[in-house]
Amino acid sequence: MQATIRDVARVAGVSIATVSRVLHGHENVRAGTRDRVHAAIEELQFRPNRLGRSLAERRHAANGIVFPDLSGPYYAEVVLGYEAVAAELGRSVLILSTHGRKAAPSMVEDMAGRCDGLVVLGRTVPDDVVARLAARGLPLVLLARPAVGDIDSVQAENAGSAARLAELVVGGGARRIVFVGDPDSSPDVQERCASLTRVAGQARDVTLDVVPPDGFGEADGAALATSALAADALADAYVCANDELALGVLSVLREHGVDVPGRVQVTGWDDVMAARYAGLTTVRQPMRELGATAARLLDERISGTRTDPRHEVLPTQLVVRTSTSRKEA
Amino acid sequence: MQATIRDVARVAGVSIATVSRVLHGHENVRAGTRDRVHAAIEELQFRPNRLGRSLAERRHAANGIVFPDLSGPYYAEVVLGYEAVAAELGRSVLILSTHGRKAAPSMVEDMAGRCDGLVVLGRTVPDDVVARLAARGLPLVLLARPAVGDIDSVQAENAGSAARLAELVVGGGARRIVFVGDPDSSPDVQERCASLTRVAGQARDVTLDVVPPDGFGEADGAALATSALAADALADAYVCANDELALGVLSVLREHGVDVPGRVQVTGWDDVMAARYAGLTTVRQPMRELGATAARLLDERISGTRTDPRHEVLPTQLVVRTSTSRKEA
DNA sequence: TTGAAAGCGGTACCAA
DNA sequence: TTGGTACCGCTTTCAA
Repeated sequence: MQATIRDVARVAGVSIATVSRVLHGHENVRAGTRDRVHAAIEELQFRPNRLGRSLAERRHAANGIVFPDLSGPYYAEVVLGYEAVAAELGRSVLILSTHGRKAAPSMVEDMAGRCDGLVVLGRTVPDDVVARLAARGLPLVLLARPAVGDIDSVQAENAGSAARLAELVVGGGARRIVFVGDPDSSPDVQERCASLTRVAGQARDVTLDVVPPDGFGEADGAALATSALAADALADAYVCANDELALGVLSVLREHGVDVPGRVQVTGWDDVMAARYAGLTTVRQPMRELGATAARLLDERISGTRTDPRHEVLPTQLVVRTSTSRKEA
Repeated sequence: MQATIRDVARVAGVSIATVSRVLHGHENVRAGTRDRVHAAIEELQFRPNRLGRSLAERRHAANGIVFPDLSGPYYAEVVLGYEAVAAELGRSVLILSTHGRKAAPSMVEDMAGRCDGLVVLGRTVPDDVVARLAARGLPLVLLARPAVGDIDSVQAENAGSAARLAELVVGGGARRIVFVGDPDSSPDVQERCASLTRVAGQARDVTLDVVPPDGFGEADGAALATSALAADALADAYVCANDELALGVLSVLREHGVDVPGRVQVTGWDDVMAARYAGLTTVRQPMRELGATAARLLDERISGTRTDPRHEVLPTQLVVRTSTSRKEA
């Protein structure tokens, strides 16, 4: 069995209070006593039990991050940035993926009970759950989710890049544009769609249809393109909510010999690795930095370094490749 | 402040023992009493404190997974498979990325103190650390790391696919082969390299050089290809330790107008999404399933359902695309 | 400089 | 069917 602080105390011939002091490098311990304690710790291979410590200290030295899902490069990069900073700050990281489960709120509450603070992504849990956690005094950071009250938030810029994307395809000659994505799926998608709608509405002769795919993967984009082809109802441009969808669309069009970008233009969002190889025009967002920033904001709240709310918006960048036409001068 | 079990007991006019019984749906509680307790719980918004509970139960209902690093699609998929199963089993998930830090052993030990069991990937921590954890009685599963004693392990098949890869490029006409990867970086890479060496050694007139890149990313593969080009010392085939390296090599070769696969063949490993768009021949390994399997094995150990060691080897699959020549009949 | 002891928030055994 | 209480392993205050 694992040795406890009492075992150490007994072996060293001191009280557990003294052992605790030595453990924390407290001043007022005579050198000789300290040495005896250290020897006992060494001998027993003692490591303080985290539960006992956390219970007494009333802190976990851990924080969590809640995802809607973990598939795809986007989330992977976000965790990466998050974990790196959290580890640097000496905090353990818990992850939870809700998958739209009904039990999500309860899973999040359970996780909250293991952490000193939480990062919540997009539409993982209803607002009232977030509000309840916040009310309980738990430090929170919303990631890729619009600010709620004075809870910290981090998001990537959406509207501006979406607008530039719209101008790009319209400039490339597109009249009938389809937005491939479900605005209800996430605040990010909603913002992109809204911005697109706005720009399209201002342009002459341009129509925009919003077509929600079944999911967010390549297969879903491919299915959508396949049925458009079958119905002989190809749009001039497919502006997709993420790169996977766009890659699916692109693959099907190319397989069927459709001229891209001559006849149809395609764009994605995220700039995942495959986008570069597929020549996909897209919007790069600083995924790793999103996670890292969230981790930092959260830490400031947990440590109490900062009390005023912060709402960070990280810049995104249009990456033009061969799946869209450049307007010629 | 958060209500405790004692608050509930007071409000319901019962003892904390009774509250605990109600909490666990114990039989021997009169219906009326149970209702009063439930009412109190509701009124106080009581949720049992995880620390108190874990301390008393001497279990965490959580388990961890240790990565060398979290970048790239491989690890992302592994966590995904792991988290999904763990969540299904009602356990929280802690992740830790060691990044080759010197403090890794201590970070892992800290994590071990928060979990009922741990999955350890590849070469994240030295064998003696693993041995110590195992000796302490902590359930462990080694992932992509050769079996150590009777600790459970999960890995993907390496040698067979590596051999088929070697035969493929040799069949395609390659004589001078370069393995791009550092065998010391991970057991997986080591196995692949060893198998390749064996096959190459058996073929007539075939030489194999092992060239360790600086890292594991596209940039590292690109750098390697660039210097080979500059030295006018292109091999006939670059068999790379992972897809990112291969994609880097491939990009540089294509940019410089080198005929692939005519003059040079290139292969990767993992079959990440970008590989398909780049036409990269590679080996697909069931990344998600690796994580899922590890989670299941670990759970069996934690719950004590199984006590005999298991060593799973999941099958891999050669995926031939256009970066290698097919031997013509 | 050191120790005794009261928590931290639960679980579960033993009596009543 | 219920309550009292001894832990679980540590931190920290108060006295000595």
